[in-house]
Amino acid sequence: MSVRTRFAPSPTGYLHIGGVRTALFNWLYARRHNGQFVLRIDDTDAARNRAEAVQPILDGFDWLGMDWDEGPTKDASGDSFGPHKPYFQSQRNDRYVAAAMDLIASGHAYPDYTTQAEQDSRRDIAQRMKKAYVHRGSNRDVAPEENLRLYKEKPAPVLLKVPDGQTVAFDDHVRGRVEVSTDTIRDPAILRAPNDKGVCGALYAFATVVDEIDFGITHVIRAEEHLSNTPVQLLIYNALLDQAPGKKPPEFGHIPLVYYKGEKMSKRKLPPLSAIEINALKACGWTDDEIKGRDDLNIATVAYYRALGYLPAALVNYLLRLGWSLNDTDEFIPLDVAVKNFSLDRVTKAPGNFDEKKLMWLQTEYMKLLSPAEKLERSLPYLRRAKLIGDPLPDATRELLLKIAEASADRIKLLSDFVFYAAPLVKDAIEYNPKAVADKLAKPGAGERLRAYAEELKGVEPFDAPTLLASFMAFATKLGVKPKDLDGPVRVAVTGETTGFSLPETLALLGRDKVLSRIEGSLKMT
RNA sequence: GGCCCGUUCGUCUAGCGGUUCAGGACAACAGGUUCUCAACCUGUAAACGGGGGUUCGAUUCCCCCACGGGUCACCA
Repeated sequence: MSVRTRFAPSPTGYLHIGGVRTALFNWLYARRHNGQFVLRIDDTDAARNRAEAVQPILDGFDWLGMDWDEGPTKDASGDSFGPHKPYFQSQRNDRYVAAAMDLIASGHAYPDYTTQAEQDSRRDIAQRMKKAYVHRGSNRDVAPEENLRLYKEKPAPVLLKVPDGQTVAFDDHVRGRVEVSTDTIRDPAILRAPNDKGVCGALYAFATVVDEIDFGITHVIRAEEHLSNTPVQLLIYNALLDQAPGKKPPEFGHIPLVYYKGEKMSKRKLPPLSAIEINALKACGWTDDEIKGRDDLNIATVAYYRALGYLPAALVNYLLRLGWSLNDTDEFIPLDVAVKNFSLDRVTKAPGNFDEKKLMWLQTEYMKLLSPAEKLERSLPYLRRAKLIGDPLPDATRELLLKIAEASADRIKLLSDFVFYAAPLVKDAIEYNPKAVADKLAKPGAGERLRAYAEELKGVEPFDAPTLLASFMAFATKLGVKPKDLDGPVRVAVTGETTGFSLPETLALLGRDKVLSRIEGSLKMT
């Protein structure tokens, strides 16, 4: 039988990094075994706008290159594709209700008429006796036909009848054997009491199990928080599969949670956007309002990495290594290697802390693999948004940008960095960074040096990088200053910043006229 | 509180009873290189939660404790 895995996000409006890792493990496992990866939308309590909440999730997967074989269509219209469609739980409730009715009929489930007050008092008593309250509902021992009749007459929450005195056991692919006594498991609700429209909605645990069976899922790989739910679900599987000889529950693999600084990655604890990040976004054309209006721009979401120009391959590699290892040395693991080697038994058991520094290191490693032309191609959307270029890109501009990409080399770590290096050369009027001006221009002697160097530049021939470098070094020696003390003022004068790629390259790309006029213009700031 | 899961350098991890005074990577630190900044090169420091067993021998197996986490809904 072919391997079928699944990822089932609930529509929250953004794609969480932890979810991506879970999905990635599912995706890799399916691809590794030539199976299928199914996407399902868990929206059983769907109140919010579905398209709006689903779209960012599908976009995220699309961007990451994690394709799904069955599931919602990419346009998030609510349509699905695949042999078991629809793949939205909100569209499958009739199926869940029917399955629950079958369970009542076969004596595996029953309606519970226990009042809330009664349950509360039982819980109190149990608590006073320092024992866990394990709920068993009112009609547990009533005959199936009678329960069915009563339920039709007076619908109520439907509970699964958990067998007494048994042990539920399963072999988890990452945790090994897990055993739990059924005496510690309450009879779980599988169907809600009717709502104001008379609909009895399925509860998560039940809907999942019904779907897993209907969709033919063979391996459920999910976060560790579901480990405790698994015995309950296994009981539901057993009840549902009782009448289906030959069918068996899927296998499970519970992967550890992703932490940040020792705690769960909850929105509350995440760092706000740094000044550097905000500046980068603004340089790329974002307005303050746009940035403030996006509460999904933080290190826990895919949108954040996309906005700043991380490469999907780097994010995927990082997430893969957080909780999984190939061997004792490899950190850089391209997707094709991962697909060939992924296995659940090399998944770690302990939670892992998200480390943005290590992700950044991988990002630079993946960036180094890109040729200048590829870097340019991928940075185009960022340059456009920054209004540095228009849509039909003139050949001359493209050529200049390509040279900038070459000169910038490994300095471009994020695609959005391209904007920083290109701006001074592409824009007609440059912006002077106040701090750069204060540090390099508004210093004694800077003005004289600039004036003298401008004179020197007039005679440099040809005006190209090698010649400029030779002349620059010779001139610094002649002035009796360290090269960096000449580099500083000149660089700020012509780019507005203290950092950038090689100064001779910068001057050459700018051309003598612009260089001289910018130096001239900067003298008033010295 | 009941049940379940986990615990190796600051962080991610390797280790599946001896060949390990515990290996790699990121970060840190110190040097080198360089026209700024990156990149690059070299080096340094840094860990088996505690206690009992089992064994000739435990980071590795078992038990207890401590700590951390998950879960106990008509949420997903």
